[in-house]
Amino acid sequence: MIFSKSCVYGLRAMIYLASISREGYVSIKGLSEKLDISFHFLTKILQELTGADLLESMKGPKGGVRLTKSGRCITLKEVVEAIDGPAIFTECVLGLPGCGSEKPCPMHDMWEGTRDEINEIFTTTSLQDMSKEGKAKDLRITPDGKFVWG
Amino acid sequence: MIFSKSCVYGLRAMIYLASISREGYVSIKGLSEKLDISFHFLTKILQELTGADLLESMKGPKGGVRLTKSGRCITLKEVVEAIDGPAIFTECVLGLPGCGSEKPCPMHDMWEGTRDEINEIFTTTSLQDMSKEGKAKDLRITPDGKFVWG
DNA sequence: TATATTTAAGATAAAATTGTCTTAAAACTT
DNA sequence: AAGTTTTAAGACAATTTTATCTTAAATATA
Repeated sequence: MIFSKSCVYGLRAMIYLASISREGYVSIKGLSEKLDISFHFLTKILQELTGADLLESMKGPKGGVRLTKSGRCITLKEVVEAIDGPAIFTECVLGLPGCGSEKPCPMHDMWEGTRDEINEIFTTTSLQDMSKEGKAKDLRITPDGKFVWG
Repeated sequence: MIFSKSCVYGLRAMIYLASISREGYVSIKGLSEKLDISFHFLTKILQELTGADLLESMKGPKGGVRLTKSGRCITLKEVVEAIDGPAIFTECVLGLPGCGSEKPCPMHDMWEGTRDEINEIFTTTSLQDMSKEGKAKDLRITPDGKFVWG
């Protein structure tokens, strides 16, 4: 798995949030049911995203979470970095500490181009891009179901 | 981390093995010391690679492991697949079961190209390519040290 | 044949990740 | 103000990954 499960759950939730109106808050309970993710686990993940200032939250009835910015302005990279950290965009395959152009490992050059491409694509793709994609093609964002919104 | 620690250890060991003569067996003890990997843990990983027919092993004095084929003929993909499985070369980012062109997720199209490129590069790069790279540039394969061989 | 060496295999332990549960704090509703 | 709803936070448990330890089996060597 390229990303941790937490990260995947976070991405699914964020893409969903980008697919609906940003007016008002969305309850995590409802989110967890729609996306079929454990409520408490999802809560923790979304707390990380709140801490990273990608979500804002509100307690109490009518409370929940919502994107801080338009989904158009939030990149996939921001979400991944907030949960899994920047390693996937920066590190070499052999995981040697400080591997870089100054002190490369044998696989450095071979991997560099692909890694840069991953970085590029996650930097230039927004949550809105993904939600539009899902909506337009009616793709699924849940294990069994379809892409869900509204 | 794009690959598991086991997989990274396996890659380091295989690249090292490809960098030395295939005459005779290399003891896992020696390998573990050179590469700075726990002996027992490395043993288990190499057993997987033996099971996958990428290594052959011999017990007793003068025993150890060696590549079954020339490092020129073993691809990085074979090593990764033997340890981490094929997911990285086939699966989509959102980890939805059975995601593919028939039943895609919103991130499917966006990721497909990069995933194919990863598959391509790991399929066409051999252990020998990496060992040559390391030898030629005197690159490191151990956390602190240099590329080690002989 | 006896002994030493080395991988194989499986039990056990430690650490990290994933998942659950409980309580507290905040905000809305009446 | 009281009660309800919801996120926040942290304790706890289960699972997976990583790492260690012990014993068995195979092989070479003397």
